[in-house]
Amino acid sequence: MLRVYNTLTRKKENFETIEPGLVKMYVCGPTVYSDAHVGHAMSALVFDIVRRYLEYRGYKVKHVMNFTDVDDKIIARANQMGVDPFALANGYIHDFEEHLSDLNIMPATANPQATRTMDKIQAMIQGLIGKGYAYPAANGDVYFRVTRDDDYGKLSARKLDDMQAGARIEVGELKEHPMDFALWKAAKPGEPAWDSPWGQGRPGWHIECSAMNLHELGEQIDIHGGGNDLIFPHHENEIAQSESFTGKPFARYWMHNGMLQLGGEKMSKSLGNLITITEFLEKRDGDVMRMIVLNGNYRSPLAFTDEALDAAERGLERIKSALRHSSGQGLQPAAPSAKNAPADVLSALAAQTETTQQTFTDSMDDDFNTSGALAGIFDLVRQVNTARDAGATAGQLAPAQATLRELTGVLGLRLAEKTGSSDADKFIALLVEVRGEVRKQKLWPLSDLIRDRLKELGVTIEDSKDGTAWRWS
RNA sequence: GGCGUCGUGGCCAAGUGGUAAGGCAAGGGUCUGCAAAACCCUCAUCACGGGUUCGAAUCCCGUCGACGCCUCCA
Repeated sequence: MLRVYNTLTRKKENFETIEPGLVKMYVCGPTVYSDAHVGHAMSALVFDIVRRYLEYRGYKVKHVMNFTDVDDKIIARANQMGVDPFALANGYIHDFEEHLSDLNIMPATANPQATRTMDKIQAMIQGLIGKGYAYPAANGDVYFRVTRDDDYGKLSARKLDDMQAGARIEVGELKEHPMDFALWKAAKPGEPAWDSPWGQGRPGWHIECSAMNLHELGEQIDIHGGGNDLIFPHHENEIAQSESFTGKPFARYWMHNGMLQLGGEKMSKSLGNLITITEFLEKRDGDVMRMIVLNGNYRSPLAFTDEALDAAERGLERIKSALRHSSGQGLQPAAPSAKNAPADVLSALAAQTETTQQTFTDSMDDDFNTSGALAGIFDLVRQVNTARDAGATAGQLAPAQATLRELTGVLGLRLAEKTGSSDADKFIALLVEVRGEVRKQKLWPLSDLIRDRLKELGVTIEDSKDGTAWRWS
């Protein structure tokens, strides 16, 4: 039984979908006004892993991730750069989609944008006004009336009274209550604007997600996700809007990922302590980013340090070591020495394969416990390597390796071996062959020179009893 | 100040009542001409102080500390 931690109840709950076999999942995407950073990547990775596991468990997943493509910051940035705000936003959307692909994140089934959902947004605002949950202000803004919503604050576990006490919000005559928030913002001169019953303007931030949910997934959804910095006010307001509009419970499970920490603080655009995804991928493989996420708990803060990244990288190497054998990609085989492994080694391998499979499912079923799942995977890695060392043939290793491939695949790891050009491969093979002859003559300084120089060129050589294997590294 | 999450070995991190998974690093060993890789061995009593219990990292209370939200934010 899959169990999921629900922010709304602060408990792990049994996972039951509204429609059998189908999961409707909405994840808040970025506001596209600047380069995305690795914190955005973390969020996307977390929910990619959730999705992959749900699909592995046999669910069909409708996965929607939006782009907020009109808001104050986009407009400000575009004005500052002297470009069209829509062009700016679309450029960043394009970049983001490329990043997702680089990180092996599956494309969502739909990527709605605020600017393309305008009629739905307006219809929803109209509906809310009609039901008394919202009111137009004198200046053309439309606000949500929080006092009308009995359980406002339930997601973030705070009460209206408490918030008011600490609020530093100008009360302004426009709002009835300081916590009332904008559904529609009247346009100022020079701002992009749409016609509406309340005059020229654009949607507030929260309403777009409610409208997109309704349009893409319906009145009720299974999973609503995003970073935990969105719990308040964004998701709180979404619930308020959606439930006031439909009169039905909105999302069954609210899932929130923890924040990436850089230097002990949350990585964010406003603090400026960020590493962009582009910068990251210049130095490390996308698998490394995924691995560091998998190693931790998705709900906890994640310390983003070079040390942790190095550890993730080494761990990946270890998993790859178990996947290699005579036919591995990029690995030139040593002569297979397989003489059949002892029976007890093979039965241990078969047993571990089954255990790992079980551990994987048990762990992932427990609120996507990826580090527990990884532990099981590493146990199998060890057993595969042990069996190989004991002389197992490729055929004997194959089932265990297939399981490794499958499970790491569910986690979204690519585990690709590096490759060079096939032209280069031929010359390297020749060089390795020559070095083999040199070694037969025990000309160690020369053979070591070849090994060292190849290493510098990104080719790793490993000698064994059966010959020499090499691969790009 | 209010609300929330959390505090496990050098680092990252599982584990929510029965005597601490896994990864990285480190030390020792096997293999190797040497190396690399792999494999084997070693390495914690769970922030602190009380309490409940036959028994607690795991439940309760308190203290200290960290982080997040309360304003845009994945």
